[in-house]
Amino acid sequence: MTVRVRMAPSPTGFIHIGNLRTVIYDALFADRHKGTLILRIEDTDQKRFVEGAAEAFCRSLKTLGIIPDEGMWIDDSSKLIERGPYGPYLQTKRTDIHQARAKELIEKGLAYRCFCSAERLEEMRKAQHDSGQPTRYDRACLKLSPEDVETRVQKGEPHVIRLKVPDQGSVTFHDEIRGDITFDWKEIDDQVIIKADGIATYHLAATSDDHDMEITHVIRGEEWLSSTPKHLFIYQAFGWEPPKFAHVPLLLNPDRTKLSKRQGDVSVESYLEKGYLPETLLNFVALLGWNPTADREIFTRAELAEHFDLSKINRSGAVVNFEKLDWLNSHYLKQLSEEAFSVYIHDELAKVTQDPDIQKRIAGLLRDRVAKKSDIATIATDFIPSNEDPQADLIRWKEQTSEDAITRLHAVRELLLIIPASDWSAPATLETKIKQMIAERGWGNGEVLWPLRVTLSGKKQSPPPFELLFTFGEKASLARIDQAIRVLSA
RNA sequence: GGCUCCAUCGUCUAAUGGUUAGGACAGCGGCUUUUCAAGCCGUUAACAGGGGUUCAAUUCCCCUUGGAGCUACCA
Repeated sequence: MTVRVRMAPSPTGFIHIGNLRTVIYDALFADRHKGTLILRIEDTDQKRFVEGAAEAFCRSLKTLGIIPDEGMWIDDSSKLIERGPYGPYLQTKRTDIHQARAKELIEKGLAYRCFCSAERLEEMRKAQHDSGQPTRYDRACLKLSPEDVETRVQKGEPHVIRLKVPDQGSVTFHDEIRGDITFDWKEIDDQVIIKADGIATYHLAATSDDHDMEITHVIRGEEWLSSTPKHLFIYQAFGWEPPKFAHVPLLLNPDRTKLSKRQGDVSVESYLEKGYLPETLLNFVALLGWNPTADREIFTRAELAEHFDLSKINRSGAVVNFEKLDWLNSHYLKQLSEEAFSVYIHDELAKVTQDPDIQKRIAGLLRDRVAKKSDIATIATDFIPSNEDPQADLIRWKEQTSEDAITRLHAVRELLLIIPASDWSAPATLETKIKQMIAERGWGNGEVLWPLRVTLSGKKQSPPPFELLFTFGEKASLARIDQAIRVLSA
């Protein structure tokens, strides 16, 4: 049997990072079993529909390298298209099918029309809640005579269609992650499957489409676990073979509540904007709740796919460890080619300096210091000479006198004036020359390098002096040294 | 409240009916070094509690506690 899995986002806004994880698991599962990855857009909620959300979803998937084999996708101009023999893949375009299915259920006596108003339902639930009862539809409309129902439908009276679930017995189903799970039917509400606007709800639409699209494995968030009996009921009602289910746990805030916007970013787009690389996100999110081998953290997509196993997914929710995300990203940043890295830092670096020459020199030094885009400007500033005078008491190393510091700086100054321009081409050559001079004079490194570094940076903590000389260039470096000597002489 | 799911270091996780309970991030310490960063080395830290089953339980079962999800004409 060929594996067919679907990603089924609803176009209601950004992609939640938890949603991304399900999508990654879909993709890894398809990879692993050489199956088909399908993208179906579940747009049945017209009220929450956000224009452009489906397109944005596709674009983000594309940058993450998750490309469906079938279903909805975008063309080069970011317009929605669809491919594949099981269409339409835009759910509302399947409304006719859903409605026919609902009618079939009514005919089978497994669903019924309900004319209750929102107000009545609300009152009913409030009464049930107040008396400590579970809130469930009281089946008032089930008592309506067929004739009565018929005339009200003829009159065009707004109504919904509800599932008529059994009121006794129980269902047991197997979850690929959690094992067997049992629910009593009496706990299951008569779910609305067709809304008053004629559009199916998730429960009918997803099950019907999953069947029509021959989906073999439904991988979805844990929030769907308790509605699975309703879905099973629908499969059973039509005599369909249900797919296998895998309910993946939720992602959590540091306080262990469901990951929410309030406590940090949850949208994939915002992580991408912050400069987390696609490979970082893929690697990191895949490992939230699952690990192919315990002693490794870095995996390529292919390696993840090779080991992917639904039954090995953890059953408990996972708190997102943002420090680890940063660590992973700095790892992947170090893997980037020089060209790719300079593209990565370009916009942020431009905020600090426009000079392409200086940009180029700083670029190489940023590698070890950057974990994400927001780090770039702050760190790059260290490599740009400041106009402020360095503080004399900061320049002097330990018990050093101003005179001694001046002598050391003068020596560096003289050296910088006589070395060939080629020595300025890398921090390393500057280091060699300066250390050589220090040795010749019989000085210690600290007594020269500390004053030199503070002179250049003006700070107690900064990058090494050689890197600063290198990025500042001869003119600015000498100017800083002169400035420091002035301050020390005062 | 009801139903369902879940429970190993602070966090992500591994393993196991008998182990010094392993790895990673963070933390701490050291090396390197003129400081910071990076790198390298080392280190602190966990089986939620109580009952069983068993020669033996972190592992299997039950209960408690705690957490989460669902309880919509949202997905």
